[in-house]
Amino acid sequence: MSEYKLTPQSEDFNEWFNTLVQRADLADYGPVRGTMIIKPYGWALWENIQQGLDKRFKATGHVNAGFPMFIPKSFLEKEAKHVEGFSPELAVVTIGGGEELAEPIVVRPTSETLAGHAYANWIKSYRDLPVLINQWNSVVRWELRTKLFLRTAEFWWQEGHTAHATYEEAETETRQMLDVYHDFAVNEAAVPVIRGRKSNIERFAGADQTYTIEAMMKDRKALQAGTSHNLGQNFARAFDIQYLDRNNELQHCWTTSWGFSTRFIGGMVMTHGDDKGLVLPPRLAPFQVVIVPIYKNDDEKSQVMPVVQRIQAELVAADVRVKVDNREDLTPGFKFNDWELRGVPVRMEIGPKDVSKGTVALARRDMPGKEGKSFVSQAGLTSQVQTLLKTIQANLLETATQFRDAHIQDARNYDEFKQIIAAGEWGDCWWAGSDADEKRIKEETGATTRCFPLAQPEGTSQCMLTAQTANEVVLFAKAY
RNA sequence: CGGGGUGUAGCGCAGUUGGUAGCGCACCGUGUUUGGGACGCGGGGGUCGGCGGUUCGAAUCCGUUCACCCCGACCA
Repeated sequence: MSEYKLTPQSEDFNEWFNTLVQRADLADYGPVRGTMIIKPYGWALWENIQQGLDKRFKATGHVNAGFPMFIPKSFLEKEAKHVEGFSPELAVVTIGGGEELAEPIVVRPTSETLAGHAYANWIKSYRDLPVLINQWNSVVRWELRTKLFLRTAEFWWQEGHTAHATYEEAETETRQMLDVYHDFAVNEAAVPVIRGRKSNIERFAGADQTYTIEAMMKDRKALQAGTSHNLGQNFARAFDIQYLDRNNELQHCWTTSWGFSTRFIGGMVMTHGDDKGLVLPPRLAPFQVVIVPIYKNDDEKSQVMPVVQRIQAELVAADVRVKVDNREDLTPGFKFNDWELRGVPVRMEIGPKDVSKGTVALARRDMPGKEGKSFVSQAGLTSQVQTLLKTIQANLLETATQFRDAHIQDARNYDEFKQIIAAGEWGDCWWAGSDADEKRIKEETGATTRCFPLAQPEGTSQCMLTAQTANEVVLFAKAY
């Protein structure tokens, strides 16, 4: 009945998200303020994300390692901007084994400093370069305002840390990993993202250059979905990461770092989800197909279940992730709604009528109601399902891309800009403003620069704010 | 840290002028049901967020504290 229904997105997007994340069994609140328990269904989704990214990291020559979660506090202080950026949100351990520690230990908020320390020891020669290491872990940032998946005191992610002989190599690496994130987001998660460069103000603490992939949520707010930093020689200088080049001259390395977190799960929820619940992209969904067997009595059950099991086995053999919902005492109708809430891309109903006719009913999650429901033959079912999963995957990307593009508007002057932002849209504008101008716009409109897209239009034009000649276009939006 | 809100069963809530705690869902048992959120009957479950006070008596009144949620300043 009504208590089953989610708050509609249009009524209260935030409420929709909070209740959905919990009801769909993605996550729950932890006992410590701002912490999150990722439940098995949510973690299964994260595992699929990890696999999709990890194989891309390996394919580009990276290896995984594990660094400690404890960092000497002094390490953070070695890079001036880094400590300035992170000190407000550090969790610090001062007691160990009942004794006051000689030096406080920081629970890692990110591991640039640990990598810097280790790489300084490991790298002696140009022959040791490049170092291409990634790690999967969790990090802690003492956030003031938290929200499940999007901003929690602890979150899970991967952080890549690389060291190179030249600026060009480091820049190539930084851009390559941005492309990896882009490829993953678009092709695995069906989340369209815009690659771009962050402004001075939005840049990572300690980086020379920060690149980002930005996604638009269904409430049209922007979400930074992954970042890649060219750290220049900032950390190499702070930690003495040096190598002897071919000419026997001592050189500082050029380092990078890049990260992609469980925040992205929230991004997927807010990109594809609807008023019935999650809509998961087939390539990442823990279950791609759920089979709901339908029967009224033991006689019908004994006819239906062998067919269910045969089809299940065929799908499993074809590497389709399939779940049979054989819970007793729940009506099929309840199960339909339940799996829609959890975002399973395809539902297959198999009942007595299907057994006698040699058919099944297929319903696609991305098309609610009768429109998305069809009755198909059991012959060649596996390949039909595989085709349908691909169709759904493509449709999600197409729908999300159209939605995003429909809500990015050109702003030629500040009046136009203010209207666009007030209407909740993204502003696409020529920009030659200063850091101070950027801050002013944030104060006046609530919008921040999301990125200077890598794909820039030709030529120059007038800055939206200052009317000076602008060489670049920037995207402004309200963001998470 | 500023503003607003909420704390009563796992979840959502009610609880009147203070009188010793209830409803729906969920859960357990049982029977009938089952192609879009089934129903009957029978059950179990609560230091009313914590502490202190007023009172013969506090979920209710007073004080204090804590937690969480929402809105602002900072952030993946």
